[in-house]
Amino acid sequence: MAELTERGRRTRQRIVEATGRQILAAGIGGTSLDDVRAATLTSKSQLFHYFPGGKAELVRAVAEWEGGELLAAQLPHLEDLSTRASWEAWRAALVDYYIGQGRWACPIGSLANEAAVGDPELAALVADTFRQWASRLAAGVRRMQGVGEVDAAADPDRVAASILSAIQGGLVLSQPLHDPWPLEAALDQALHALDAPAVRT
Amino acid sequence: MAELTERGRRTRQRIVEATGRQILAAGIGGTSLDDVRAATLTSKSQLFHYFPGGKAELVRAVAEWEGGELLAAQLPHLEDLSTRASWEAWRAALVDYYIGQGRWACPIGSLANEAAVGDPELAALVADTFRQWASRLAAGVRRMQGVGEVDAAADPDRVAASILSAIQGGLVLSQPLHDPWPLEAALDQALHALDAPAVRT
DNA sequence: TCGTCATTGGACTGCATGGTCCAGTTCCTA
DNA sequence: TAGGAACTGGACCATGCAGTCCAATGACGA
Repeated sequence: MAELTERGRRTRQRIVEATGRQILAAGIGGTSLDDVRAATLTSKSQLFHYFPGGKAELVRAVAEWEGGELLAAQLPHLEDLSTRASWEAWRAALVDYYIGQGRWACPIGSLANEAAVGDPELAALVADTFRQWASRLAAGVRRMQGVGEVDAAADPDRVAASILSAIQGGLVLSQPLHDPWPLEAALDQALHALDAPAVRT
Repeated sequence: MAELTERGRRTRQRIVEATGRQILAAGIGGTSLDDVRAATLTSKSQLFHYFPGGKAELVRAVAEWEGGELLAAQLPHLEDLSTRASWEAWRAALVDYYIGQGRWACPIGSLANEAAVGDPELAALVADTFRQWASRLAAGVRRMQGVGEVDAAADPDRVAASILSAIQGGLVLSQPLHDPWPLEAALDQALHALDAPAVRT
């Protein structure tokens, strides 16, 4: 695709964002290039001009973009998470991203589900976003342990994975009901791991 | 489709099970009727003979069948869950169903994700399986509360939803890694809700 | 002003797929 | 044992979709 001018970059970005919206609403299979063409007022040739690899490359670009957006939506809290208040602020930002902004599904989680099989490159991108996300959460848990707020015996990586799972699983349940309560219940329960400075049984 | 003879029932069942396997491995979009035809050594006309509604009806039949199988795989523990040991046995059966038998994804969860949009009837079937499942878990939590094993102040429905979320979310993370640890970590963390007879903060 | 390269438009192709149709076979039953 | 209904085989059709091609247009530097 050689060089991109300013106009080119904007067109490309417009395609990526519209495709992301369509995928979130209808899945990869439910997103045809003609849909994208219509939504972006572009032409077939432009799609292949900016994404010579075709639909697969376009979807990968969407995965990268959405991954960045997802993590960005959790800032600045995601980089802090050193106090219970910071965790609560993070939680609020996350729920707003999913529910408040009407997504009702995780752009990355749905990609993980639909395309983990069939496109290893895409799976790697998705896995990488999960990895970055989990490492931030684990770092937050360690900060909580550092100040004695959380049991030092807890494994931060396991706690981070369980919180991430609560988010993804909560969305699976919330989506068909179109009700945020399963997501919030799962998230709250998972965050209780931060409320146990002492050990048990 | 009028009456079904024994042979007819078996052919129909063979189609449902093969379709289920294919959907689990490749998703609905990745499952063509020709795939099913080849895998079952049947013909196009048989598919439409047993499922006049076409692919959509076939997928719905798969959802019903898989829902039943999923709950059945958790028996008899799912109907007990009155002791910590019973919960552990249930957990083991569940992990075996997903990992031990090589599924690496939830048949119902993946349907929920891919088709919740676009087929309200299918979404209703999926939601119903989740409802049945959650109600069994909640009943187990209540039994634990009844014998004083679990804090009576906990909301059994919220605990059940969080456990279900841990399963679904854990699978989302485990699937691309092809490693059961996120599922197990999420499940264990969620089950810790059963280990707190006393209240917190 | 000219040339070149990024950009855009849209017709066209080939193929996979869901779905239809009808003829042939098997099986139950009266 | 005959008739009808359930069952099976596979050719065929229509369509939607990813991907190709080429010509036209716009922008920017020399």
